[in-house]
Amino acid sequence: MKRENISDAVVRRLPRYYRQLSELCAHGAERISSHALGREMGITASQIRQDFSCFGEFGQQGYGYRVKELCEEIGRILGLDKNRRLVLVGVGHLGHALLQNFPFAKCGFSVGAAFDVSPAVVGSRVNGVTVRDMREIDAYLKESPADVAVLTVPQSAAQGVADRLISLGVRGLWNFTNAELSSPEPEVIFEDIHFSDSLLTLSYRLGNA
Amino acid sequence: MKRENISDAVVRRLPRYYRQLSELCAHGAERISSHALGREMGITASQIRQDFSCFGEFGQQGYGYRVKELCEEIGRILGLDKNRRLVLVGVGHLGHALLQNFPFAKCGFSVGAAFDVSPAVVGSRVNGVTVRDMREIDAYLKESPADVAVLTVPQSAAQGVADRLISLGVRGLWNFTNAELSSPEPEVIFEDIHFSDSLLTLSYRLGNA
DNA sequence: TAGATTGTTAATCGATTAACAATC
DNA sequence: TAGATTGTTAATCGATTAACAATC
Repeated sequence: MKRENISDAVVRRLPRYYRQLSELCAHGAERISSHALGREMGITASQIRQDFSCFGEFGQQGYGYRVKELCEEIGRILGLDKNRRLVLVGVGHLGHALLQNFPFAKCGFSVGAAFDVSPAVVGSRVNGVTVRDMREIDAYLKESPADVAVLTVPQSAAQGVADRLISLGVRGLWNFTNAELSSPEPEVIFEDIHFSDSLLTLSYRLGNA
Repeated sequence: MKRENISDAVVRRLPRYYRQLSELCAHGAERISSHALGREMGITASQIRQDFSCFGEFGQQGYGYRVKELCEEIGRILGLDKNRRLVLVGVGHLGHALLQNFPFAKCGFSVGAAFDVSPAVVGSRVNGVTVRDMREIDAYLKESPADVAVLTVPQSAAQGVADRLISLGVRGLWNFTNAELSSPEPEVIFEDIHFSDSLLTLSYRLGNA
């Protein structure tokens, strides 16, 4: 395993590879060549071989890649087998939607609990997850630490809640607020989903029509 | 205006610039140097000057950039002043959350209507937007064309709905499903928000702890 | 064996950073 | 004027693509 040299550009492509290979697998494909995969994904065969070569040798010359094996390996690299623990903070419309729809388990996460400040939702259960009072979060996380927190709070509360979560041992923040978060702790990882940024780039690319 | 040479990498940064400059503006800042902005955003001053220089001359030597003017110009480049029309298709939890929370107007879009197949939601109003029956979408879009559609349908329906929307004149698809969409029409623009991909990269970066 | 396809090295391309003359 | 800071050119860095020997 020479995972050290997986660049950010490659890491961003891994989930797409995983997705495509899973589908091929589900359709019963046993092998695939870099050319065929490239055609399906709109990527050059060269790039695919370059990408895959940076974590071992899954191809066979003259044959291609064994789909199942490669798919599973990429899953392992992404940490799907780690079964990490996660909490969701902020059960508004978006938090609620994620609890209801999002396949956390398929991504290797189990949702321990959700938290909110509003008495209107505290105490309810959403898709099997109990919504707890935000005041209980310290006690809860000391008892059952979580690797990652989903941040679906109002933007104005985001940094404060993030700081608190980090002080309680959370190392990864999946940030859905439009805030630009940061932490003095260098090992904390922020992954942002900035809806507005995304829509604005779409707006730009629509051009001046 | 030499907007031709704005590369994709720069375009992806524009919304962040816009966000940061808006905040500076709100705090009453009149000018900012590339160094100061770079420090705030974790970007080199060189890159900022390089980026800004590709759309005109907003800086003044020895002084810096006029915040308000620059902010407004970036807003125009992103098309915030275009007031484009948009429809949302699929009023499940996520679609509902977007209708409720997302500041479409601030991004330069006005939401014409929402569509769903479920009688349970058809006819309701969400945050001022009427939810119509999916069967009415052809007639509706012929009457009131939309530039962009938000795709918050189940993954299995995504490509079919996308094709239909494109045939009705939609040119931009803001895709929240985990599907990889495509269209034979080359001018159609897809902007994906792939939640799973995002969480998986976070998972990867958490490392092997 | 002949054909296909990998893994890897080298070449190209593009994006980021550094440097600096121009000038406010 | 002296100091600050831009816009732009040149240098560096990294990522993508092309080429090809190795080999199944």
